[in-house]
Amino acid sequence: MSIHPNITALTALLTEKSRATILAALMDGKFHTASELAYMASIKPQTASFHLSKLEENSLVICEKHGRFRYFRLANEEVANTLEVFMSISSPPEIRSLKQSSQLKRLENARTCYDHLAGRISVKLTTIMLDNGYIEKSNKQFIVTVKGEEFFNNLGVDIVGLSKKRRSFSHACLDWSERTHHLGGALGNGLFVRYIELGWIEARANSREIIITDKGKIGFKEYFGLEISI
Amino acid sequence: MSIHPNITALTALLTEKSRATILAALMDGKFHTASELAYMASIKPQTASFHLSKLEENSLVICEKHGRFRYFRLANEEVANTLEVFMSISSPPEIRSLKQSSQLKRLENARTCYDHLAGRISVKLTTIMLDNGYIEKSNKQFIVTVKGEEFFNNLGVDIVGLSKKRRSFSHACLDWSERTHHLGGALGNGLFVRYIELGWIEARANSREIIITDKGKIGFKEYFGLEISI
DNA sequence: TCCATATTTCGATGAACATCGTATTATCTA
DNA sequence: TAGATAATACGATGTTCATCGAAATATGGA
Repeated sequence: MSIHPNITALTALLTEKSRATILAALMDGKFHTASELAYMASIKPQTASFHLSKLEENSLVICEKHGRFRYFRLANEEVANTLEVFMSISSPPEIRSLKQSSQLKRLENARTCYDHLAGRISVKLTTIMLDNGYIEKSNKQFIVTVKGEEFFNNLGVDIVGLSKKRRSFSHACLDWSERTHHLGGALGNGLFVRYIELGWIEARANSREIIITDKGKIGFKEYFGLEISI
Repeated sequence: MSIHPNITALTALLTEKSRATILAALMDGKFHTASELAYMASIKPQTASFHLSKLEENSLVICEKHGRFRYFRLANEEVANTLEVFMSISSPPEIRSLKQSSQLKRLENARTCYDHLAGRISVKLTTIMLDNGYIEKSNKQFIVTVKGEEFFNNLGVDIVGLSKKRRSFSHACLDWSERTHHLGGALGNGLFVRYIELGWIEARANSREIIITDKGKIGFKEYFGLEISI
């Protein structure tokens, strides 16, 4: 058993500082233009273009052309998950400032993972949904039970609509700060979008950090029975 | 959240083909001489020496000197676990030959992870031990219950002796083919050694593959209630 | 003491590759 | 149609780094 060529190809791409910065920027799951990414990585547009074409060749990102602009995004959830692994493999903390430390704590608590919720709260919510019998774990997927259908509809999440999407409906996504699974896939995204609609959570502009609003504290308590202390 | 410098340092080390080969060779948890590793990686001793000193600097391997020889080993279980991640991140299968395919299956079924058992059988055994109340999961550790103490003693594993070792007693080790935890640490190793003593499993010379003997099939059935089909 | 073996040190070489300047293509706007 | 902006293409440059030859160091055995 050796390290798979595909993986070394991936790590080679990741090891380069500029590319790592670009990929980290794309971890929000949104589209970004080439220039924007060049600016973020502090390199000239040509260089960014060079890197982006490499990333595209290796199916790490996809590109959509709109007029003069090229919008880049992570290719899929699988890529985001893999990057999440690399970003969070446990390593000596090496916290410099208090600010950094508290930001890390907030990220561990609640953050986005591609297009759904991750971190402690996401793992807790997933556990609650399992315990209450709304979902069941089957291999690497979660299955929505009859009881669950009622719960999600009550919450305002359109299960039927979501299940029609081509992407995996509700796969178990490994959470790297918590080292267990949380809910990903279309259902994970559906819930995430709904939490925002309900004003339970708020996303920060240039960060993967998620803030739980006062409204959210009440909502999560009412619907999930989850007490949020901080 | 960006990719941690420590991680890029690690991936940089891993990306290089010769070093990856050396590390893969060391995944058996045993000591190997510098020349031996040079030969395995098809490079001259000087080059291997160069790589090994880099790996040592980065605390991935440790070195013990005996006479003219320098014996290298992975620094610790943590390193082995991290490597295990890289080796098994799911990637397009790309199986070339039947031989390769069946070897992969055997590895998924039973292999060593550093110095304990991993793969499907290890996960199954861990689940059984949990279900029977021999161990309990607490965070990233497994705790041996009173019932468990009796079970392990009955099996011939010296719990008291093992718990005196300085290494972590029984941590939950992420299994990358199964995507769940199995039992690692001193207890994981203790069981592994005991299975070999009992003749239940056999390790192959230059592979991480583990073979379950006929004696083992009977033993695992008797003590764990585990049916091994193949 | 002398030679063989294991390993490291040093220096040279060559290949891989990120970066950017210049130029080109594509698209939008006035 | 002309100028501005977004992005890519190409070529030159410089740096990093794996590799190996040559030589040095350390140890074991005869």
